[in-house]
Amino acid sequence: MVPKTVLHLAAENLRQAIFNGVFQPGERLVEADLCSRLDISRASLREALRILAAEKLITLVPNRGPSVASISWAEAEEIYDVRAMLEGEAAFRAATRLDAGALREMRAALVEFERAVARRDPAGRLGATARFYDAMLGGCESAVIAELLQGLVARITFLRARSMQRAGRARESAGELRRLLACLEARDASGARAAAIDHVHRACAAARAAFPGVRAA
Amino acid sequence: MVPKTVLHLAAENLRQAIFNGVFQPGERLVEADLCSRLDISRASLREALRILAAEKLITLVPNRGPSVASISWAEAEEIYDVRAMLEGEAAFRAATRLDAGALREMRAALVEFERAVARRDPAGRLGATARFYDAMLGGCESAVIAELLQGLVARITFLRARSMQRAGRARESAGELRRLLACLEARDASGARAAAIDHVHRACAAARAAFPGVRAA
DNA sequence: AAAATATGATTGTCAGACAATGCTGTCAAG
DNA sequence: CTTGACAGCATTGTCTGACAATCATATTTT
Repeated sequence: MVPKTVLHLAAENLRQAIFNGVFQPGERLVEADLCSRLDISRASLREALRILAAEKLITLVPNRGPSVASISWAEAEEIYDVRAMLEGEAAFRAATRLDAGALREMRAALVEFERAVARRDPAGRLGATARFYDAMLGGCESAVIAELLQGLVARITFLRARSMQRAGRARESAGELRRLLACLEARDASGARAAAIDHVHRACAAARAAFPGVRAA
Repeated sequence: MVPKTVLHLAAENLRQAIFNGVFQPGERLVEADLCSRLDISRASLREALRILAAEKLITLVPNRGPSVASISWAEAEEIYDVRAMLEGEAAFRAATRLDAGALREMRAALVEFERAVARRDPAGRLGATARFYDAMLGGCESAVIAELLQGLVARITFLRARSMQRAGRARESAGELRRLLACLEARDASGARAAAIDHVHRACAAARAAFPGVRAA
């Protein structure tokens, strides 16, 4: 399922390293370093870097080389806004298209999420959320929406992780997803859209509170 | 303004070649060929290809190499749908944010567009449209929306060119843009959103009619 | 005719090289 | 003491050439 070429593996490694904070936002990367760390040639590395640059996880400036992307709150907020719009639309479409299997999958993912919340397991939460959304996006029958959302969410991964650590946010989040799922199961498209948008807005608020150096709006 | 590195130039060349139909959709590209045509090394070429792949202008399958992306009508329609949503939002935001200079620029672009229509100048039409939208997106103060739209529009460039050739479509299009601009000048955000969405929907319909092998809906 | 195999084309990956550009710190001039 | 020119190092941009892995096609075998 994942391409097995060296450069894709390298890209995946770097991606995880960035998500896990091995490299700080804004930090400059040096090709030679990465090459020896990943044990690949510069040619392959540079291709991997192009992939990450396309995902906006790194910035690639000619003659200055790669650096880890850093995001301003303004930009993060824009992403949340667009995400709300797209995710709302996805929910709307999914409400009338999801089959029983997909709904079951979503419910299972939600249960898993709640377990992870109770267990205070950050990785588990992220995984369960991904499962939940994958099922919904798979059923919304718009590869374009799914693709754009995936790209946007990747760019705020670390914000999500951080904001989830706020007391009570994870539990709130579970409730919001539960409501969204209820609308989907009831085939209430408009309700699903509203629930999805509401969830993103609340996630955005939580992220704002956790963002370094931003006061309330 | 455009990066002057060899690989960016190559990417731009290939982009134009694809837009201009030098390569047919689905056609397989051969690295060695492209290298000699562009007179660059394989390493640089492959980086350029990664850029185009990120823009979805080509498909890059491991061990099978690059081929020009081909789009199904279903996918094109998804793109038009999302484009309508985003462009509507952009118009909504722009209505309350555009300054006088930007509005003037848009009006100038519209005049240019109408001249190009009268002159039956396809390249002129595309250029003027780009100018029009650049001004609007610049004023909507959402780099994310602008960025996503740019990506989506690039993927349907050849559809736009083709559908514009339908008798009367270009003139209609001018009228729709004129209405959109009128709303923006009147600071009517909701009207602007509606006008923008309507314009995209009509463009979509025109594209459908021009799409090879698709009947009416 | 179908399956198996051999052959050639193409991609994936590497190593090493060198010029162009960017960065840093020294030194001289104001 | 600050500023600016300059030298030297670090890093990137790009190329060449190579070889193994994989794919595609033609040929042979069953």
